[in-house]
Amino acid sequence: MYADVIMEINVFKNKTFTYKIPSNIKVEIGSRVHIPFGSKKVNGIVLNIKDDYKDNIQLKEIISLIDDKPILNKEQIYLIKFLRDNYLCTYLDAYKVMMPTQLKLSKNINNIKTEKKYYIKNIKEVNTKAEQNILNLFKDKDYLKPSEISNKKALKILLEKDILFIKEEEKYRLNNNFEIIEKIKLTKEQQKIYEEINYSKDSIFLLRGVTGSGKTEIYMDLIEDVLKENKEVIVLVPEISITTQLVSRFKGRFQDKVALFHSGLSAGERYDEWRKIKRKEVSIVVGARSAIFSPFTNIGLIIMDEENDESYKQENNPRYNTIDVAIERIKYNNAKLLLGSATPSLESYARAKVNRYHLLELETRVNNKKLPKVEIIDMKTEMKKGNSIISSVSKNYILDRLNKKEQIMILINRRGYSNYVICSECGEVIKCPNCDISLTYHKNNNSLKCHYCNFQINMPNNCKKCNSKYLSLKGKGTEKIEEVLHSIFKDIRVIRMDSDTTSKKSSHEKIIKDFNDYKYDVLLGTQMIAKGLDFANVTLVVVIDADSSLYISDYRSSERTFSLLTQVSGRAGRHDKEGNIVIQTFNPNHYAIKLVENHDYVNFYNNEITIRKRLYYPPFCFIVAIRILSNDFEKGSREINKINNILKSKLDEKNKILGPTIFPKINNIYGFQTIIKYKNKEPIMKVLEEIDLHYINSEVKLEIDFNPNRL
DNA sequence: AGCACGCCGACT
DNA sequence: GTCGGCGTGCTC
Repeated sequence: MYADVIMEINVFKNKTFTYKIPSNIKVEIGSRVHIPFGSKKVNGIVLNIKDDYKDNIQLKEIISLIDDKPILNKEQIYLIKFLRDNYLCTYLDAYKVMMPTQLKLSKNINNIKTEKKYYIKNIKEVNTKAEQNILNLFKDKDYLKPSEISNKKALKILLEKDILFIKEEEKYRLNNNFEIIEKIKLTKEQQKIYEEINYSKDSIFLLRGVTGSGKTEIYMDLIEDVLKENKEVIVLVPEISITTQLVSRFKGRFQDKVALFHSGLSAGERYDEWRKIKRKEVSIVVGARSAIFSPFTNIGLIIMDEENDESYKQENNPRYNTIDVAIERIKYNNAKLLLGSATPSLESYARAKVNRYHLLELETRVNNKKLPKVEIIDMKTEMKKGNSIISSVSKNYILDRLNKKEQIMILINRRGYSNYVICSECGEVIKCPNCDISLTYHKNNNSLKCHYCNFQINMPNNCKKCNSKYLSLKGKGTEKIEEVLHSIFKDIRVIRMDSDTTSKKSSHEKIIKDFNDYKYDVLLGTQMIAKGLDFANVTLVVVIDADSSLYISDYRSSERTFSLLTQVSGRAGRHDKEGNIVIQTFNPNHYAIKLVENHDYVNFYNNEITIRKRLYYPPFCFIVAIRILSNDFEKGSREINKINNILKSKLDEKNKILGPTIFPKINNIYGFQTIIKYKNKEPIMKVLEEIDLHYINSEVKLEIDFNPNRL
């Protein structure tokens, strides 16, 4: 018997090495094994076992097994192969994305937290009252923690008498109790969707439900049914919306059946949550993207909330698309996949329209609450009136809400004070020394920051080029808006939420809690405030520079703009009070902005899909980006041209090859990109695999990115 | 990636 | 005669 093994040496890209299995060792697929490799001995994972081996190479033997059971199950091995074959990553990259960092291939980091517990061993007569007091504490408990026993002297005697004994037990780091939330009866509309999903034979569902239509309640009832069948559930949410709000809803309803996964957890906390899943102590996972790899073995349902969110695409190896992995897993487990969103991605809605997904639509909010009234303000005319930042309409609404003691959310999709600094005399813009990007002024510490490489300097007094002291601050970000709000509205209480104010571990939660407790009138932030938040007292949302995301030259910029504006509009008037939305823009007639007015997703889709078809973009084709990164401009440029020539010679003209284009320099690295628009994946994979091999030991870095978020 | 092997210049 | 420079190529 022979085993194909992968090991922790990344350069072998997609290569496995074959070893003889000695008859006295029970090697299985997924086992960790100790093997000789060159002059060293290393650890590997068995990916495949076979009966014969045809090559002439003298094979070495596996030395030993590392664990008594395989560390990966069959499905995980299947997923590793799937990731490698579809995204051209290495087996090792695929292994790493599935395992907590604690379980490296070559070494186990023993990061298990323990606690001491006291148990009763024998019941015997005791001599003192103090000793009896301790024993009394065991009345309704199996064990006591050291902190629960105050009389250490009596404790010592009980231990010596062999009445009590101490045990060191594993302890999970995250074990907060959540207030129990009772099931809410579904509305007629929700019930209809719930039943359709439950009784349908289809396996993939797309639920388009307007903001506030109560998708989460439907999810929870579906989950309850899956749990009754003793099956498991993965709930995926965008990274940003794993706020206490959402987590407490799930934990509140399902208590300790829920494990939690997101990037805010420490490595140890992650490892604990992972072990809860592996040991089947939980049956629900709520998490961001990587939770799709949870080691459940009997999945009944996968839910992807806000399915169009960009964070479902991983931006480093393996560059997987969570929907693709979810589809593989539901096929493997014979389970169902539910995609939910107020604004589905064009790709998903198009698939639903041709019945590849089962389409379900919820057009009304829970209990027929009205969708908020949206007003689009043309800032060109406001500018003439002298209102360059806050329009007169917004001003009146804000005053009204302050008087009524209702709350306001303000979105501006840019942090800092002003996004570039220009010399008024010579026109020089201050740029990052490491990037081809202008620096952003941050007023709180009077500094200039690069939002790409985190370079930071103090704000200079003079222009570096002409020494003039007339440096002018252009553009606006969250800090500037905060200042303007304070200057217009006396005593207004503003809390700012952007990546500058949320860098500390639980600052995110604290801001949300403080705003919810009405310690502030205004929550001002970047797009991180647009998703999933639910504040009963918010009745006004103002969007500043709504068109800022439109001007990025990317075929998805309209989709992103429409989606962001629709999402943020959904934050107002979710409970008893009606809401208003003000969208300030210099481009009021653009369809991606105009159609937000009537919350008109279907019309937006129809508009956008015609454009995609005309310009030949997804969902009418697939896109793969091929990038070369190098600190040497000439070398990078030479390599991307070489790649372009290979592509042109090996692919027929049905495949549209566009490029190369040059990226602005980031962190002293030059980037070059060619994209291919294609329909048939096979010839593309063949040529890309070949190209990939050329760059294993190369001075320049090659990236292959299927379905990239940005072009 | 490591690490051996290997083929030339400098040195006690 | 030998020590060591790092170029090349292999690792089941």
